[in-house]
Amino acid sequence: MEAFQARGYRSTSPRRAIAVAIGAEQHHFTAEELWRKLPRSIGIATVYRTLKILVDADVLCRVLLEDGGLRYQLSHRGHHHHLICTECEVSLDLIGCDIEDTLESASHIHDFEITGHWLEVYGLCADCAPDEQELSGRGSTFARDDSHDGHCH
Amino acid sequence: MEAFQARGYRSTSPRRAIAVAIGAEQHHFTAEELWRKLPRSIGIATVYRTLKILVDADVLCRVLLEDGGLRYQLSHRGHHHHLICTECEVSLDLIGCDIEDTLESASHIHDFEITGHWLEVYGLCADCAPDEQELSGRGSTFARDDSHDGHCH
DNA sequence: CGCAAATCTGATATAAAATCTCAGTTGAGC
DNA sequence: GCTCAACTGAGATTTTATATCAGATTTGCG
Repeated sequence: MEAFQARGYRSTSPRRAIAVAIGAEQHHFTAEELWRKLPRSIGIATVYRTLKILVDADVLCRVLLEDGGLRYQLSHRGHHHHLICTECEVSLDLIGCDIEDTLESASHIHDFEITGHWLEVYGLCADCAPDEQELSGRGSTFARDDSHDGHCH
Repeated sequence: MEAFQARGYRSTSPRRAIAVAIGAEQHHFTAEELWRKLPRSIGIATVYRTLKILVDADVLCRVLLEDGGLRYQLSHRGHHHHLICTECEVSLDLIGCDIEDTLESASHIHDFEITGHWLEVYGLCADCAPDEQELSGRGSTFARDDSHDGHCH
């Protein structure tokens, strides 16, 4: 988790502690949650500063919850989007989605040159959806972002 | 603009003033910008309360700028998305986009039941894009959200 | 019209999230 | 070890939005 040097940043004690703490996170987390798990000698300003660096470095990505809350989680390399369960808040990487192509062609109609976009998808994951057939235990095709134990509160 | 009654809300003087002020807006606007154009007797809390009602009533929609700023603008009825120019901040309704279908099919892979999503697209509108051929004055196919004068700063 | 009850409002306090400031500390290279 | 720029923590500050609550306004109903 020390891709700091590659970008000219120093390897400091607070940054190492933050990197370790992020590695220990199972879910997405807020800056404050992370801060609470760190030695109290580390200031929250440093947490925010470090998170920003890691997002720019594509090590972390931001997740915007439906209520507007901003979370961070380890990024699975490259541009992608999230399926966020509104029940258990688990976040899956959306795969097999060619949003970019769809947007590109639609934007031509408007004579618009796309430079970026922000997409979050909300709903219910298989574990939280009203029981249908997923109890039959068919193999999971999930690309889960975390090691959630499959139980939603 | 008095769809208040239809939802059981009273027709009050502040709400009427806010509705008129919104009608006079050419672009998307922040709650505070709107407040500044209202009689100073109206409190900003009322502006926020009224905007929330109008968003729920689908009269207004929220626009999230790339810098995180939240704006409001008259909604063109029904679910849609915005193409937001990062230069002039003009906002176009995105038409001819079947994002929903794309998302729906992709989500099946993940056994995920979609209940909602949030999408904003950023880029450059025809007026702000590095000049190419749009100066030849070909007819505009824009579905513009406002009466922007076509000049970007 | 005029009353009563519930809604609505404005001022202000408060909350939440993130950034800014700045003096003091630390790390990297020599 | 030394030096200096980068980094840090504490706390103040900003921004944005909501909560509180006493008093004002609306509406429905006679």
